[in-house]
Amino acid sequence: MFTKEELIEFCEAARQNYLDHISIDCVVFGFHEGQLKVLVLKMKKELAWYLPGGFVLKNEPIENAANRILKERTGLDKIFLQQFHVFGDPERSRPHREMYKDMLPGVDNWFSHRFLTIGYYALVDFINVIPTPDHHSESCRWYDLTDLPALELDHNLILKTALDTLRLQLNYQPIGYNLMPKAFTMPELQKLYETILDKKLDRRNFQRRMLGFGILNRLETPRKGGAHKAPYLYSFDLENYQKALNEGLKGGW
Amino acid sequence: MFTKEELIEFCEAARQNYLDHISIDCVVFGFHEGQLKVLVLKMKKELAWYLPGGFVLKNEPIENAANRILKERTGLDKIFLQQFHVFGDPERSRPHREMYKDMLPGVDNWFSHRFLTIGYYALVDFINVIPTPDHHSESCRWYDLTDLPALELDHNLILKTALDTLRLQLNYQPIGYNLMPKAFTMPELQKLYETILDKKLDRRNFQRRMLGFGILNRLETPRKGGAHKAPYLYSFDLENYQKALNEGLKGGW
DNA sequence: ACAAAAGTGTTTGATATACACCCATGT
DNA sequence: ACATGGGTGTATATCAAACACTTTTGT
Repeated sequence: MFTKEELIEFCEAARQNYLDHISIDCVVFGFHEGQLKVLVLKMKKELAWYLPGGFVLKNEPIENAANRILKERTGLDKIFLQQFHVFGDPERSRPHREMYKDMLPGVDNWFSHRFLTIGYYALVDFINVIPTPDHHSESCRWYDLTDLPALELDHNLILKTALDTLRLQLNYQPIGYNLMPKAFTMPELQKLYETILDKKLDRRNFQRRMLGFGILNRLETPRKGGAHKAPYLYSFDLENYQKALNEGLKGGW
Repeated sequence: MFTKEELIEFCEAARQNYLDHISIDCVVFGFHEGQLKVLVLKMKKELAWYLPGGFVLKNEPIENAANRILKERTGLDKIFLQQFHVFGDPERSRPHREMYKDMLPGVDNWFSHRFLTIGYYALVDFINVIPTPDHHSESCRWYDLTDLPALELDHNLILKTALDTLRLQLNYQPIGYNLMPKAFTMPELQKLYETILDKKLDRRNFQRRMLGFGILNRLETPRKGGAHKAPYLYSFDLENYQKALNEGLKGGW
């Protein structure tokens, strides 16, 4: 992936700038054409794909680190980002560590250290993202969740955990503001829910429930130009959306 | 708290054994006499209290580290333990860092490094715990949640986050097996819920709902000797309890 | 005219809430 | 006998699920 000299240089720079033993990996969810998508990278000269990730600067809050990493890969700032789990198995990055160790035998190679990784997931508006590879990577692109290649290391586990968390979240928080365009139709929003949950929902019940949350505004102008009856457009009522984020959607106890 | 020589020794030992920049803090919840309790420690020669915490051995899974730390403070093994958040503000442990820095000026003092801390919370059966101070601490004891002293660093935030997580958890997972004795009455279990949620619940509705989960067995012999009508005793049906843990208690979407 | 998408309402069952009476026990 | 805690049932409101017909629009 890089030459020995480059690696030594990277190691030295990393050692100076970043916290040792800690990395961040991000699961970036987007939604487009009825498909839930995940942003992945491919390293140069490797076959497998990775989740976007990076390290924490020595004096940087971890939330900022996650934001910075995502800004570099997507061009987006102020993304909806949520920490969801730390993956701390000492074996989790063994193949990676050994690869780096072999490249510089006998040297204390920063990249061959043990790393815990903090998992964040992000919900972003697909069309605003400009997938941008980093300088270790030859490609950065979206994959359909249903069509995802095998990921390196424990990144499949990280992805699965993110998805489980997102599904849970659906039960007590509104989502969608970050995944949908500014204006959208009810069937489009329903598709998002169906895609995340991987099951069909009833149109009428979905609409009733969603409207019941009071986080949607129906816009004046229906969407024109479709081949069928013009659907209403909705946007999120940000104030109520925010309130629902803080207070939760419905009771439990 | 310790002498210079001791500190130098501790630093060296820590540097050799533990991952740098990473700590673990545990919020240990117990329940006794109708009160939710939290286990806290007091450092020698300091006034303030801390949550039990520690570091991760270089080749140790983080779950094991949390278990090990808790075993040392409580005597208990195989505790219900749940990771809930990483606290990664670079300022979070500043007072601590400066204190240590001042003790060994000019030396690279391991304890004065920046640490992210991984928060775990534990639910334990109060009466089985033997609160055990570590060698930095002069005391380890339970405090009522309602009567808690101010904690050092960001430990009040950690505690609050743990409690919020626990409250959320109540909505989709059974709890109690780890906090209640083997056999208990319905009013006792209700008290646990009321204490965690900090609100009164209706006796009849609580009972109906709880029995509806199908995770309780009513035992043969009611409790004798109380000053009033003998209540039934219940125990958790471990098989169903486990199933409920995995599958969640009720739907949502 | 018709196919496909979108809008809408009602009925039914389940669950949550609110509420009141009876029973057992120790004093 | 009575005070206290514990057991139980019912009526009502709210919410979730199931389900079918009508409207619009482009072809």
